[in-house]
Amino acid sequence: MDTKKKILDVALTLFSEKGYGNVYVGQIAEGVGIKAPSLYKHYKCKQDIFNAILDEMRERYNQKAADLNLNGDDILMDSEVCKNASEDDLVKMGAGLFSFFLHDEYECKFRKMLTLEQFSDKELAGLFSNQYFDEPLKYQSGMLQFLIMQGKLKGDDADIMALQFFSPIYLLMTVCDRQPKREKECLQKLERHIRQFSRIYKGEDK
Amino acid sequence: MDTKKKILDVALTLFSEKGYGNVYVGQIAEGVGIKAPSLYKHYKCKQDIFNAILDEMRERYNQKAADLNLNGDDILMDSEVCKNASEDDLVKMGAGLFSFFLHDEYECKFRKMLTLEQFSDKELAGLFSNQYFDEPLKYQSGMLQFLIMQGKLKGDDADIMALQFFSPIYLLMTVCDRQPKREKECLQKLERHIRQFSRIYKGEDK
DNA sequence: GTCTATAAGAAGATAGAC
DNA sequence: GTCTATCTTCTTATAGAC
Repeated sequence: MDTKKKILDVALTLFSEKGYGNVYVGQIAEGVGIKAPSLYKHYKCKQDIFNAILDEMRERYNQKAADLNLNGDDILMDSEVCKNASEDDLVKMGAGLFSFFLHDEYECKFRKMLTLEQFSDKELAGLFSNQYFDEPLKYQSGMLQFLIMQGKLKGDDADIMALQFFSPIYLLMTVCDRQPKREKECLQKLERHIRQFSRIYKGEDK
Repeated sequence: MDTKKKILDVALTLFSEKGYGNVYVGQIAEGVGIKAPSLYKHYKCKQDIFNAILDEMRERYNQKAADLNLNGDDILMDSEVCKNASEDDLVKMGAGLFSFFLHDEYECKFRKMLTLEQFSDKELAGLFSNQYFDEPLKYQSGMLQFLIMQGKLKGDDADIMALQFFSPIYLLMTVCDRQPKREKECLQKLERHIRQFSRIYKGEDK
């Protein structure tokens, strides 16, 4: 097995749990199954391991972005889905996405690691905001804009609608990140949120 | 000046910037203006300083909660305010609260410190969720419930309405916490969010 | 590439003078 | 209560054998 890669895996796991400063090179080595000095044959220093994780992160992100742009109509695709979907389908979609981001090993660890390092320098702060604020909002705003143009939703400010759709989902996810036992409760709130959002912006104010 | 208290101040500042594990006793002492060993006349160990900060945090929180319960009709008071307030007044109130929590020295540092330590143990995770999820939602849900009963707002699920009102505000605050330069942009989004929320739940779907 | 041994230094904490 | 000196342990990182 690729030791160099495994070091990153173990390090990411530990960094996401304790934060960079509370993880020792020896712990990473132990997780990999080697001794600390062997680790320095793969990376020059501890900081290099962290940087390599960030590089991997960016690479995955660019890959995802490229995928989305290749089938550039993906936003439209999704919108068609939403357009033809019942409220139940929307809930299923939302819950599915929520569960994916909550449980996907990489998504989850990257998110926690960035959460712990977000104040340590400006680049990391920017990375965090990009991944968990600007990009999701941009994407969802585009979708909502399309649905509005199709006359499927009412509203004149898709950006704010996206903020109102996304923020509760994100907040519920952070609750689950720190208190996994509350997942069921959060999923229920997520469902109620999506149903209400869907009803409200269809103009069917109950 | 009270050295024991100043140690907590300096430590909180450092912990909120770097996280517990990345702050050294010597740095705290330096900030206070004494040498590290002197610090041990006030606190038994580094962890004790952290615990003392938490104790102070809880004390302040209980004090706030007690204040709210003493004039137990505070929720109702606030609701009266909202009830008679124009959309502009609501925006002003929201922006004021936002700015307070964003800039109040203690609120800001506590929030950042908890953000960095939320995964380090279950008690801190619970504390975080309480302060920045459950309690705000409980309070705002009560207010919204009252406004619904008064016929001022439409809706049948005050909890979810509170989630939809609060989440964007919280999320915008976290953006400012890590990227202070985005405050103006976030304040604008906050205003648009509150205006839209207000309009939507008044049933005046535009 | 992995190991043992070890250097070099940092960090938490204590002893004891003032 | 503050200081200097010091201890101990931990931590990163290197040297060099295998």
